[in-house]
Amino acid sequence: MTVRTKTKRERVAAKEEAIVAAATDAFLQGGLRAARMAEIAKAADVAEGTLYLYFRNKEALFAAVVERHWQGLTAGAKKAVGQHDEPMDQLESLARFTLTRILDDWALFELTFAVHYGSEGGDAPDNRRDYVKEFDRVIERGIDRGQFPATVPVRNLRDLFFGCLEYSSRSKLARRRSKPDDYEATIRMVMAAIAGAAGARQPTPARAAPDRLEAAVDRLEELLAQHEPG
Amino acid sequence: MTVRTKTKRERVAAKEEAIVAAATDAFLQGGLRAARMAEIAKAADVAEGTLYLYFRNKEALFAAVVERHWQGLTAGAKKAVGQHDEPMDQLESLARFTLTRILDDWALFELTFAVHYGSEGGDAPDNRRDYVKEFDRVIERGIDRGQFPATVPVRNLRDLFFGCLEYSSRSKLARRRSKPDDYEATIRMVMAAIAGAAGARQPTPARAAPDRLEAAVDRLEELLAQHEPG
DNA sequence: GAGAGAAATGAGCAAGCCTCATTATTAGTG
DNA sequence: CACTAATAATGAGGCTTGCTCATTTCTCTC
Repeated sequence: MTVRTKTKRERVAAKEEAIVAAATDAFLQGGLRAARMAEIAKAADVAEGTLYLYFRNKEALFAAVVERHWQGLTAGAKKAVGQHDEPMDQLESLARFTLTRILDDWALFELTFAVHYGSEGGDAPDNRRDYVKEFDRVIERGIDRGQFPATVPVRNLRDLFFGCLEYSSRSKLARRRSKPDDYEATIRMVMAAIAGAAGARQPTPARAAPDRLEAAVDRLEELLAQHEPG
Repeated sequence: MTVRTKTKRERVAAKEEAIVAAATDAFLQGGLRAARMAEIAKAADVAEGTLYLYFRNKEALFAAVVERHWQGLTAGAKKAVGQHDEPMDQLESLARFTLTRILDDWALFELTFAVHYGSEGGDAPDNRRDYVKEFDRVIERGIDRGQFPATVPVRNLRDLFFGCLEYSSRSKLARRRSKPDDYEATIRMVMAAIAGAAGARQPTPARAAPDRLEAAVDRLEELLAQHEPG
């Protein structure tokens, strides 16, 4: 008997890994449509038929690529949030992470949507579900601490947060001349928007006077904005 | 000579119209991938080869369908904005129109992205450009009137506005149980977020807060003056 | 090493986009 | 109306490509 370096299960997992890796490269160049199963098989060093032992069809393979990508993103988001204690700080960290990562891996991010659009109306697993859950956790913690009033549903704030970040990314990529400091301007705006929408209060214990004044002005401006048109 | 009901040009335009209409139906059921050129040709009552006299390939036909859709949306947005005078009212009207139309025509809206993702990196005409221009106009008018401070770039506010609305639509469709009043809650939140973001001033909080306070008091006095009899 | 079962292979099938040689229609002219 | 040139339309066939399945290769147990 030869020396068994790997169990059968490990070998299968390694092969699957190789296929997904090869597919990722292929899909990154030209998307779902242009990628060729034959080339993926060649790059993964397997026969074309073997692909179909691991994934039902091209779309299933595509979905696996996207899912893997989001698993990595979710891990990064967890880490980014974990670096801070204050909910607003956590949110800002999450915003910065989301924006930079989307911009870095835009090609892969774009593919996320193609899963929806390409699939024949079957089950559409939302890869982002786990990712956005990080946001929910932060908000709920903020509500528990009394920093966010629970007047606005969390899911609406979530839509605001990620919607703005994703759309901003798309815009930034459209005009290629985005400068580094643009990032921070977007982050600040998102935070201000969230604060405006949620009616966020700064943490009460031992905060500097200017911060409290700023929070009060936030509130005042929001009220003004609501009453002004009439 | 027979009675000429239509000029040659008109006939060609009519045929193109028929093709685009048939293609719209086809693409709405299953998207770019599942639609068959043969079926589109049959529905438009032309031969399959004729399609290629009007559009270079399947994707070009697809792009034409999407573009047509956005032309209609832009016209609607213009109208929605035109019904009001106050910038904030115009914005709210635009928000309501955008949200409801996206939700109504989600299938077509979704296709917008497929143009990007499907194309082989060629020119990607952003169909939404004219649409979002309506937003820019409103904001710029608000700045001229002194209702919005010009501290935040218009394009950032635009990203916030449409990003939130589009993402909200996606979310609402994901959970099918969206009630009518959910719409209004989302609209309110978007408006609050815009107000929060547009009013936000940047860099050092210690110096910014008094400035903002002063501006807020200015506006308060203005409002008080307006409510004074006479 | 023998055999059974699992895994992998790749030639070939079927589907579908697109081309192009052929046919039909229109417009212009005497 | 007859004739011609130009334009428009056709649809059978070519070619690419996702996917299947009969066959081969590998792996493990006794």
